[in-house]
Amino acid sequence: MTRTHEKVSAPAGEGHARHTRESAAAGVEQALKLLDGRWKLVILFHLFGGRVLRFSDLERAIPAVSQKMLAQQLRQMERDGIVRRTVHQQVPPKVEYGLTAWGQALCPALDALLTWAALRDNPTAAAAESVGASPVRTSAVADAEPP
Amino acid sequence: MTRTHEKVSAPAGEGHARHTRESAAAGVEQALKLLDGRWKLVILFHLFGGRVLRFSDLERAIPAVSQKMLAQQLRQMERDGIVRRTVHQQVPPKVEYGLTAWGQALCPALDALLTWAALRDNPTAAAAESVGASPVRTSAVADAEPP
DNA sequence: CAGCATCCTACGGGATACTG
DNA sequence: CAGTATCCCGTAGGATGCTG
Repeated sequence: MTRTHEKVSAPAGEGHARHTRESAAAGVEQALKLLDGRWKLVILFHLFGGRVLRFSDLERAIPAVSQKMLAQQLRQMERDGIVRRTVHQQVPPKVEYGLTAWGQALCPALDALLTWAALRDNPTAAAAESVGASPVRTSAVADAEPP
Repeated sequence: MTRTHEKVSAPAGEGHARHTRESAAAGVEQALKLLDGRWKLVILFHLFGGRVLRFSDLERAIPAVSQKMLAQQLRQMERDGIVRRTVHQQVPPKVEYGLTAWGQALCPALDALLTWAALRDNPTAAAAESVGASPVRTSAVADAEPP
């Protein structure tokens, strides 16, 4: 990823199930490209669970990010259909960000990655390998900080 | 990702289950960093399924990659414990690459990403959301090109 | 408040050439 | 065969400043 490169030119003929090694790699690359960006994941995890935050909330939640970057990455995710942007026509301006259903659906996939990472030292391999064996709770994030 | 940056400084105190929004994001970032690199995924998918290939095999399988890049990315994945490198002491040199168990374990996770990507237009949402509901076959790649 | 616009830099990675 | 070494460029993304 990293590069805009592409050139992958996927066959784009399959429904979704059958992949050659190349098309599978290309597919995953495509998917990862949507998540590429220094802040996308942090934003994502702050929005998981149906949370809706204003721009300034996100700024506060992620102090290290610059306005430019925050805006940019939010815009990209909006274009990609991951984030829903709601503008409340009023002064002072108020813009809220939340996840689309598809965006929410990312959670289990990221969960799988987390699980995989945890597997490195944790040789619960055999059992844990079937990612969604135990009910995938679409959470991955413990609800710390109760309101 | 993209950048070497880091600065995430994960708490590194949890077993593997409980995450704050930040630590979860950091965890996924860590995981994705291991996959970052223009050729890692293609290599990975060529090695999935217990396949063992020589350097030249990979060169042939991935014509677009340069020797430098192929070597570099293989080295990185080796350092990360994803790929196993076997040197056969002989002339001419012969080096084989295969996945470690942990490397293999990446398959379901990538599968989850593929599934998610497929979900974009395919609103089989409700059912498909539980990633591993149907038996995860640790394949993701249809065995095309029979020997 | 929620942003664009601009400038600048560091790093990923391509091309090419050389070796044990 | 299986790499290393060198050079060079494009782009992500940080800093900073201006607006509806």
